[in-house]
Amino acid sequence: MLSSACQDTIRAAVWLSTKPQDEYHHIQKISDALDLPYHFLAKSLQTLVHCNILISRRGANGGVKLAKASCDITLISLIEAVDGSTFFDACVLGIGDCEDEKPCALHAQWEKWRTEMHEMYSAMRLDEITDDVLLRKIKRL
Amino acid sequence: MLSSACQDTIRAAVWLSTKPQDEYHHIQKISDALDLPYHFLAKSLQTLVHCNILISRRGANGGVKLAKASCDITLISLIEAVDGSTFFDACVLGIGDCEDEKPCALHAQWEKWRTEMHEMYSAMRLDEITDDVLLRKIKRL
DNA sequence: CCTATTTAAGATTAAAAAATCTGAAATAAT
DNA sequence: ATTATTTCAGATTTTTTAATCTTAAATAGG
Repeated sequence: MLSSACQDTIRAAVWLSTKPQDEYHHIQKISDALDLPYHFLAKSLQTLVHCNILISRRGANGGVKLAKASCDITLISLIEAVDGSTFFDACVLGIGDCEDEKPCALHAQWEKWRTEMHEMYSAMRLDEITDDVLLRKIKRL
Repeated sequence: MLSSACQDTIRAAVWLSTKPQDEYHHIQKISDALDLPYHFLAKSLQTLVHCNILISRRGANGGVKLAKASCDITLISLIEAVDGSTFFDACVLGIGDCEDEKPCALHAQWEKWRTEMHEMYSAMRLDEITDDVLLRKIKRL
């Protein structure tokens, strides 16, 4: 469903959103906190830097931070940055050019879910997740 | 979302459900019709034989056929046979022991979808897909 | 009984995804 | 300036998944 790189990225973004926005944080610190492989996470986070979701700074006291307030970062922007939007286009039966005009047998059913998921991911913002985490004392970023 | 083996299997099952139930069909014929790799498909179909969804016969005039009427075969049985039920258990953020007591940040949202999908897959039967295919002249099995 | 045919099963290879490594470039602090 | 730190970028390795190959076993038909 989501690639492991994408899962890592989301967890890292949620973690960052629980910190003051203007602080830089070492990727090493994030990977330690979330128990994720450093180099693999670093690469995914670079992608977010390129998409202007994160800002990075090299060198001593460098690190990464959110480029905007967490209420302005949608989940869909993270997912599409890392995994692309193939899931939201791709046929559930793997048929290359399955489309509305030439649908596969499951096309209609899936179209509905895909739209729902896309809407939900688009509506979901980092700050909501953070609030949820703080309120319900969820420790699993 | 679904492995390619699972996609192949579903397509093959739908194809078989458009044929008389008592006829054996060569796996080669199915893989030709659906343009799928023969050996890869054969292996997935073997899994269905073990799960009593298909019956196979070796030798001349052998092949595979549905073990029961297509109205008695649910989509979920195909999916779980080939891919297992990990998708319906696994955490969307990939956290090993994410559960109701120790949920991840997206747990609640996902629980809803997972349940919906599971219900939909459980409710969806091969004959419905076939009818859909015949009615709407969908040529993409 | 013999042969052509076809699935069964496991081994092998290829491709894709995930994870790691290495060296370079940038930055802050001394 | 020099040094320690830390991201950047691309190469490499490992693991997983997908695809193929090979041999055996079973079956129908002559």
